[in-house]
Amino acid sequence: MSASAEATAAPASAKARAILDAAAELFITHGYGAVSMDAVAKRAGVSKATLYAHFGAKDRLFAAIIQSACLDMRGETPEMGPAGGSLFDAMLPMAIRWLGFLLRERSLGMYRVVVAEGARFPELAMAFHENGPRATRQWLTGWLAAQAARGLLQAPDPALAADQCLALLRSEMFLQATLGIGPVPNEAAIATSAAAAIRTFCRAYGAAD
Amino acid sequence: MSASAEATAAPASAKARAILDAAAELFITHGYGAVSMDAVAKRAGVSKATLYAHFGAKDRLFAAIIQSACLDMRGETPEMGPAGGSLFDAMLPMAIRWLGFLLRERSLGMYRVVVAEGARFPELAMAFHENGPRATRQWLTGWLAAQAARGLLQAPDPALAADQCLALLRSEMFLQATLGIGPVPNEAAIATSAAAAIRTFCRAYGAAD
DNA sequence: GTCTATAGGCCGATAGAC
DNA sequence: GTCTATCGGCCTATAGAC
Repeated sequence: MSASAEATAAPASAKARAILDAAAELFITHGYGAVSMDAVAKRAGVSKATLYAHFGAKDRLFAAIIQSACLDMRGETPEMGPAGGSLFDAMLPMAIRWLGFLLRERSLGMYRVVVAEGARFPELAMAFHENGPRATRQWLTGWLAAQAARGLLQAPDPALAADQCLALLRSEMFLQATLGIGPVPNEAAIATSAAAAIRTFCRAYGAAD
Repeated sequence: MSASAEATAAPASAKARAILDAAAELFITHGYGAVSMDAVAKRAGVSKATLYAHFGAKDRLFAAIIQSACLDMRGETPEMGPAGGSLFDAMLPMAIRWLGFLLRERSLGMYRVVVAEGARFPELAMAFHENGPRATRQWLTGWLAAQAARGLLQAPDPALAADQCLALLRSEMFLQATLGIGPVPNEAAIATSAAAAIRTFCRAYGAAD
């Protein structure tokens, strides 16, 4: 146990990059306990000794991977310009993109592995929350406050409104996807679910329909 | 790998009961991979051989434990009578009890372990969903339909309304608890969060405030 | 830096006595 | 049914040659 926060820096050599890619893929797909260092080395095309020369231990490799993936998440989270139409029309495309992002296998895998190992790696749970849910919530809070100032909605507590908007989007469909139950939602299903969520949100918060 | 659905029956001897209790506690708290059969045997006060005599393998013990805990969940899920006042007043106590149930360490542990091992044990993910979220959703759907018939709310799609109600309750507070971040919510915080969710739900669906 | 080869330990599962 | 003792394997991590 020595999970520190270094090694997230430049991926010097090509082998190091291969190790990082292989480890990310495997850890996010199968979780921490189910992935052996042998498997990482094999997939990266290097020997185990090389792997240990670059990252000192399994937990350090895991921490480096997940921390890095959490930072990537921040860039990938879809955002959106202000748009001019109704509140619903402005929010729907953003909602569809965000829900689609959430339901991608990589996002689901990240969520699963962080939930599973959050107790053993508290700093990873924090990093995930900061760069994922919290960053999205903060951005949406600002956006909703701006729209409220323009009279498009009534939100005395924009942070609460943002919470509830994201909670509505993260509904039964996300729960089932998280558990790996039922069919993988396609684009149409995602759009339908997002529209239902935004419709309800606008009915609760919209100044006008 | 031979996770079948038997062994959920009568816990014949006292040792068998001790094994079940120990395994439930350990698996739900620490997850599948982090718990060794030695640890289960030690905590149950029996030898490993006894453990293997009762349950043939680790995955079978795990499946038996979680499946049984999923069935228990159904009985523990708080329900509620019809009540006579406003929609908000009728829903709030139910919401508080349900959110409190969701935030208990045992519920969170169950959720974490099923999310983590859902890929390896699909039948457990199904059982969890059936007896937990799906059962609650079905009951709430019926309840909302009944209230709609009485004119207390407008819900053309009661199942969708139930989804969204539960999604609103399962908001940022539940996400943080799931990740083990921040302080454990106390009763007051739970009541506040539940009230905010039900208030928004009623604003979107209520016939009258 | 990178490899092959291996040490050392823990874990799941079993043999055999009682 | 229950125990003690142990096997065989996989896993993390390292030694030593190149």
